Amino acid sequence: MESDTRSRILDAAENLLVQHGLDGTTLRMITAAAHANLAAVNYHFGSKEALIEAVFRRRLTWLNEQRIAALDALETAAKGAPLKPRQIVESYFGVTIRMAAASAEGRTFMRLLGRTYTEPSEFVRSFLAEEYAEVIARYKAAFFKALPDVPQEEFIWRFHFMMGALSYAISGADALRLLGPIDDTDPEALYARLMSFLIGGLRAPLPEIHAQAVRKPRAKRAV
Amino acid sequence: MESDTRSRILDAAENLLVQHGLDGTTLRMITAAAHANLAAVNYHFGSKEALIEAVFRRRLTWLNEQRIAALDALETAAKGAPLKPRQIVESYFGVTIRMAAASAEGRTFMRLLGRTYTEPSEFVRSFLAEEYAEVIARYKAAFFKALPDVPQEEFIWRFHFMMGALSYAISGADALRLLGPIDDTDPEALYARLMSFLIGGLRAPLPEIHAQAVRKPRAKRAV
DNA sequence: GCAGAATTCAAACAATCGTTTGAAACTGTC
DNA sequence: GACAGTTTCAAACGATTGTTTGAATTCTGC
Repeated sequence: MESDTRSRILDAAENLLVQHGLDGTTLRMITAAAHANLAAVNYHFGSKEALIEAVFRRRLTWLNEQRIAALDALETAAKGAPLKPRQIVESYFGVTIRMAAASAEGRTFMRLLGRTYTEPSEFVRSFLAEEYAEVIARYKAAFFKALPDVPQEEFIWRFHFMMGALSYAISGADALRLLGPIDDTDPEALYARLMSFLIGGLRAPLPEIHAQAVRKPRAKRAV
Repeated sequence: MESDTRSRILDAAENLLVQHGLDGTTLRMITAAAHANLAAVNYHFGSKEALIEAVFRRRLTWLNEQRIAALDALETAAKGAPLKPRQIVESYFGVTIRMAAASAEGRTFMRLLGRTYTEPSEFVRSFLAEEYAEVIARYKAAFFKALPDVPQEEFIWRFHFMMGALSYAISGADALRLLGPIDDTDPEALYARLMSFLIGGLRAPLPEIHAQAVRKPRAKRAV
């Protein structure tokens, strides 16, 4: 059975990490918020880094399993035929937004995750790479099959841009206040907004780099 | 005259901050890389926070002046007529990418900046807000004039998404390795790729939230 | 209700952080 | 070349960090 202290620490850490960052959050802050003793972190997790890894793994493993399950369902229904790009985007980002929409904890975690993609810290990047390896391989394959005419390099960039937009969509309520007053309390609306932006970007005409190869049609659609 | 030590510290700090983050970079690392004494930072800047602020202000003030100048030029040429959305996007993000393209120092700074939008640290957000206030006001006004039919809230979100994509485009060479081997050495190609993605996203049909108000046309274009 | 394992606790650990100090070295001026 | 002002330097400051320790406490199976 999961120790009570252990999960209280995980919850407290999740909340504090998103507020103060990885280095800015101290073990004393975490254990105080969790009503636990300072030594409890090292007892239950071994080290601060291991705790942080546990915070991510607790939800990320499940999240990526959901993404793969969503893709499985689509591919089974398609019976070998290529999927529509829109379906793939919706399944990947839809699962993500849905997790953020489902609960306050999910939202906290997604904000944390959004910030962490650009985290310089080496140990974070290494276990993120491990955690994402399978999901990325599956989705890349599905996209390449769905869009055989789009150069793979181009698509990787676009997927990267999409993840950037997603990251800001979730984590960015703070940075967004720069732009003006905004309502970020409705996950359904956020999902609709983000999805239509992403599909628009994904379907945009290929940049001139590639268009040179197909000079005739003046604006070739990517999709 | 700018002290030699002072600018050596700024350069070293810029490089180290992008590698190790704000908290992960220590004054001892910075002064060692700058071949300066540890106390030099506090002598020339007053504190670590003031140094970080100086690192950002040195390039950010100039960058935002360029953005405003670019918008001024467009508006002068248009003689009171609304600009095309594409022109506005290109002038804002074009100036940004161009700075990254111009030099290795520019690229380093842009990666640092990209990471900092999601920085939790309070003092960073406060001087970023100050530094961006004028630029944001000008570009928001230009966009609202160019797209009177797009709800302002919707546009703010899209601008936010665009900044997310930009952030990843610049800072994300690291996270991008997750997705597969990529060539990020050609700023021209990056500019073309990003711009076509952004315009695609900006021009995407409005999400259903707004579309309900205009039920008849099944896919209303935002632009 | 007792032995043994698991957990909690207060206290201290060494290391590292940003900052301060006061003397030394350098700079340009008369 | 002596002086005042600026800059550099080695050394130390108190505070805070993650981690460890060993005893006290609680839980578990018999």
